[in-house]
Amino acid sequence: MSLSTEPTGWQQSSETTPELEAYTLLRQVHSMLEMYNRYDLRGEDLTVPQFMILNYASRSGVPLSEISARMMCDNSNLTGIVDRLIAKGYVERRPDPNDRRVSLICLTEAGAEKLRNLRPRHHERLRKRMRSLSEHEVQQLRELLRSLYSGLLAPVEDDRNGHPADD
Amino acid sequence: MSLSTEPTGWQQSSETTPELEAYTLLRQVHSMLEMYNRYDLRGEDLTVPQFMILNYASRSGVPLSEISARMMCDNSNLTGIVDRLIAKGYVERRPDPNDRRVSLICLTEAGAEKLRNLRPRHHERLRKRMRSLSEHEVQQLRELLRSLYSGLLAPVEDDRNGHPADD
DNA sequence: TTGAAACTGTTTCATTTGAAACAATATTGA
DNA sequence: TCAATATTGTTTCAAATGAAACAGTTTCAA
Repeated sequence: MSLSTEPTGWQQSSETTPELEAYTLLRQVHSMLEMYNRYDLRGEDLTVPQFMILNYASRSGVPLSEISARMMCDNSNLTGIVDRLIAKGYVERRPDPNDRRVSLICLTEAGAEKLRNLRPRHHERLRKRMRSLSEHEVQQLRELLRSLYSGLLAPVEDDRNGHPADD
Repeated sequence: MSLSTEPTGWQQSSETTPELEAYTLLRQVHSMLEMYNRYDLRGEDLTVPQFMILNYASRSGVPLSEISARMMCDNSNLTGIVDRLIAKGYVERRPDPNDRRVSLICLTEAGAEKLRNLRPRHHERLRKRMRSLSEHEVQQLRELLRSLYSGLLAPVEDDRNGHPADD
């Protein structure tokens, strides 16, 4: 999709709530930032999820399921992405000597170097893109999201079946 | 992925900024709410993107590209999803008499009924899930996101190549 | 010790997504 | 008018995602 700064043609629906508006905006901001990240990584031989795995891996190795927990996705999602990172030479799989079920995701020297080069620029670009918020507003946003996130982790009372089963 | 309320094993990286923390939390909240939505729609014969299209369609018909603009995705993404909604009988394609390029996405009576039944429950669940924020905090969050979103729509000055080309 | 249960990662399958190329149609400016 | 340009939606391909089933391994309680 091409990014346009033109005013859009459609207007807000009348039947809405502050919660829905906040959620809609959250999705829009998420979508925009994702788009920017994709664009940045375009010339770097990396996709967004590939870069994310690189960020969570380490030279000494991190279990795949620790990475999937931090990325809030299923193990099965990562198998293929790791395969592609291996093909590109940025990570490798090593068996965990202490637990034969575990496979450790290790940054190669090339991967570590890529990350050293990319991460600071990545953070700086994010900082610049959020400049429409003041320092104080960024902290306010962070605290609101932190509080919302904690609330989401706890089951909703007064509403059985209000959340996925914890299997 | 199964949703767990257990404390996670990993800890915050030391090298971080308020902006990065806010963005990470935004991704986490987005991921949680997406997970809840998926779970809710599970028994409703719908996926999240299918439900989203249903919400943007109407009895009188909406051009596909208007829907893709609101969903911030490419037209090509919607072709397949609309096909599946047609197969389920919730939507149909009709040619626009005024512009033969356009195909209007129209809710069928079944689709409209589904929506009448689902939408209020959907909004109510969202409201409950955000109860960890006070009414005032929800509005605060909404305004911060609104402001951030506006800033993201405008190109970043002092940083050419700081945003995808507007082709 | 051993058998049931839990955990880890892979495989498989269907769906979604991103991007490019394309055909059909519309718009515009010379 | 008419040729260049833009828009709309589809097709195609690669990548990512969600969910279920699975094999190998570990844990734990009887």
